[in-house]
Amino acid sequence: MSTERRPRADAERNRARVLEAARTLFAERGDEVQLPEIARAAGVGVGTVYRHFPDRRALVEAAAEQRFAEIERYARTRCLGEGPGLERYLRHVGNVLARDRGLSAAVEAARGSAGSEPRGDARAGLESAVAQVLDHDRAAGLLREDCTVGDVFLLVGCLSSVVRTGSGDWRRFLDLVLDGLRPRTA
Amino acid sequence: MSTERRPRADAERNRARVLEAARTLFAERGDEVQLPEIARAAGVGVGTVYRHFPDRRALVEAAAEQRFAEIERYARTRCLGEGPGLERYLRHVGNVLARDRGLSAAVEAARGSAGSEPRGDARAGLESAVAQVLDHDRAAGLLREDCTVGDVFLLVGCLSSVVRTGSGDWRRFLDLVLDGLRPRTA
DNA sequence: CGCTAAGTGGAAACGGACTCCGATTCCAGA
DNA sequence: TCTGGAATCGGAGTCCGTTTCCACTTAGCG
Repeated sequence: MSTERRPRADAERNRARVLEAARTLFAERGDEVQLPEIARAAGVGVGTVYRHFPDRRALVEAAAEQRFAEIERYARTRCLGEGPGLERYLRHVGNVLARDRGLSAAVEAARGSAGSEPRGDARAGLESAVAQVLDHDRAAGLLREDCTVGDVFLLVGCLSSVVRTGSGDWRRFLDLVLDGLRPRTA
Repeated sequence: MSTERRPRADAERNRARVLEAARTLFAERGDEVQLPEIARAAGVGVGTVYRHFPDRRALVEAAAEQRFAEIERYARTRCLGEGPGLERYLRHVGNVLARDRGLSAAVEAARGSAGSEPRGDARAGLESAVAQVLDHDRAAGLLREDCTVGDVFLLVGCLSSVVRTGSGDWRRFLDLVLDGLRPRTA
C-alpha cells in the first residue's frame, strides 16, 4: 500500500521555506496576513503554496504545529514537579498565545471540529501530556476530582479568544478560572 | 448643533425592513448570511442596505441591539430576587446565544474594541443592570468580593466563543466558571 | 402642481482566496 | 553523460462576497 514517494528535493525545500515564512509572518501580524505576501516572502509563487497546503487554514495549522509541540514539551518537563502543574501550564499557554498572534487563530480553528476528527499527532501528544499534569495535580489534592482533559482544552479555547481581544485581561480570566478548578473546600 | 433631520418616511420604513430581515436571517443561520440575500429578503437593493448601515458589522450589531435590551430586562426582573442572580443571568445569556446564531458574532465584534469606545446605550444599560445583580449577589454572600462588571463581560465573551463552537460544552464551561466566582471559603 | 434634495437599486469595482495550465526542473535509467 | 517524462513551479485568471457609485425615482415643502 505504500505508494508514498519521496518528494522531490526542491519541493521539500520550497515547502520548508513557505512554512518558515508563514511562521514568521503569522507570529508577527496574526493570521490575517495574505497568502500572496507569504508566497513572496518565501520566494515562491502562490500556486506553490497551494500545492503544499490545501488552503489557508491548513497553512495556519501547520505553522502552529511546532508551537504545540513546544508546549507539550513544557508540560512534560515543567508541570509535573512540585506545586500546581495545571496553573503553570495555563499561564505558559497564555504567554505563548500572547507572543504569537497567529497561534490563537490555529487554536480557534481547531475548536468547532472538536474531538472526533483525525487531528494531527500534535493534538494527541498534548492530550496525553495534559492528562498527566491533571493526574499529578489531582494526586496532590490541588485539583477538583472531575476536571477532564476536555475541560482544559475548552478553557484554552476561551483563553485564546481572550488573548485575541488584545485587552490584556487574560491573566484575570485565568485567575477566575483557576479558582473554579481547585477542589471544593466543603 | 442639532443639524439632525427627520428622515423621510419611506427611508425609515426601509431601514426597519432591512433590520427585520437581518434579525431573522442572522438568528437562523448566523452572521455568514450574505448582504444581497438580506437585501432581497427585505425587498430592497443592496445600495439601500448600505445607505442605512455603513458596513456588514454595523448591521450585525444593530440586529443584536434588541436582544441586548431583552437581556437587560431579564437581568432587572429575574436576577434580583432570591437565590444566585449572576448564575441565572449567565445561564440565560448562554441560552439566548445558543438560540440566536448571529448574536455571538455581535458579541465577538463588541470585544476587542472594549470599554473606551462610545458603544451604544444597549451596552451602558447592560452594564448598570449587571452591576446591580453583582451588588445583590455580593450582599447575599453568594459572590466573591472582587468580581467586577468587567469580569462578567469578559466571561460572556468567552461563553459566546464556546457557544459558537457548537459543541454544547457551554454549560460545563459555566459550571467551572461559576465555581470560580463564589466567595473563597477559607 | 412643480422643484429639489433625500433616497433607491443594481451594475460595476474591488479584494482576497483559490484554480489552472504552459513552462520549468529534477532524477531514474540507458 | 544524456534524456524522457513525471513532478513541480508560478502567476494570470476565476470566483465570490463586500462595498462604492451614480443615474434615476419619489417624498414632501412651498
